[in-house]
Amino acid sequence: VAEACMCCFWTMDTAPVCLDLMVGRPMDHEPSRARCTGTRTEADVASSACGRAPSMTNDEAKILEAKLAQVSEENRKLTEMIAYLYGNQVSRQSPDGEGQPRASTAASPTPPASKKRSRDSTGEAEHVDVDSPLSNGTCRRIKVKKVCTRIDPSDTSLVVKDGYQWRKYGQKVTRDNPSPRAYFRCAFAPSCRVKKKVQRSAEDSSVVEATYEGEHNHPHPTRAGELPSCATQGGGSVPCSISINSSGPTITLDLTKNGGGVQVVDAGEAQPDMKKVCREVASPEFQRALVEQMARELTGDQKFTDALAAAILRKLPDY
DNA sequence: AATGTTTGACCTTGC
DNA sequence: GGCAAGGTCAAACAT
Repeated sequence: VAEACMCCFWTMDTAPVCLDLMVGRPMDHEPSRARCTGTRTEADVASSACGRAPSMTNDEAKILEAKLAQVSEENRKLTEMIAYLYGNQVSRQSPDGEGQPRASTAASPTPPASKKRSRDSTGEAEHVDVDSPLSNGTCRRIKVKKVCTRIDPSDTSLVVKDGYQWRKYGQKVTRDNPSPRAYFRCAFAPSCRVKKKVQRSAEDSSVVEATYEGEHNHPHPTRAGELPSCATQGGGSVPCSISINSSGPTITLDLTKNGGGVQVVDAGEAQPDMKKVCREVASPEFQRALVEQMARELTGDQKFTDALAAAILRKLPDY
């Protein structure tokens, strides 16, 4: 089973990768055997084993079954560990304000009624389409996010500022919209395969729709480079930011930051007591307590420490 | 010279 | 196979 499939796992650039971990079997067994069909089941493996040993006794079959169960369990644990690591990476590296838990990983291929929320006083609106799997049911999956931004109608540049560096590689006039659609690639990292399409809304020319395909495999350029004032001043800083909206303050833990820091993004519309909360939250005492609490939570999670140890070991040369 | 943009041609995909 | 539309390439051009 282990030899068959630790596959159907996604790399950062969304291409499927076959991870043949070869758990529970000697390295020199049938190296040329076909692998990674994507649909291979335990029954397939069992039947192929039967094919090789037609005269198998009941005892042998039971032993094989027990081994199968054991290896299945090992596979399950490994899969969980990889998924856990991958999930953390994805949530840290999502573009521009992502990182919240996904609402659903089994979204319909046809975009459902997207969420729409007011973002700030500029009239910006955001549509989020979560996980658009391919219709063929293969293991390839590309995250698609749509962002609508209100801009000056006289501005024809089709530039949506999101903090990332983009390189334009094409422009096309589409059938259903008189305004051209611009195609951008992420220019920050050559290996980053995120793409962005920008086009004015057909209904409202003052609105541009930016569609992001894929996820960045690098930190946010502005966030990675920034050193918040409280971090540079030597105070006990926390890798998180606080944003406030009508529904209350949101504390975002950003593990991609070097040092990080607490920033009150917008307290203009906050209630007076909310401002007080913000001051308390931004205080060194609170930050220290927050760090300690986070450390306790993380180190107390056996899954996390196991995954972290495995990740560190993988980074060691010649491991 | 290096880097980014423009734009016509070409490729891919679905019908 | 033909067609249409979207997506990408790459030479020319601009900065």
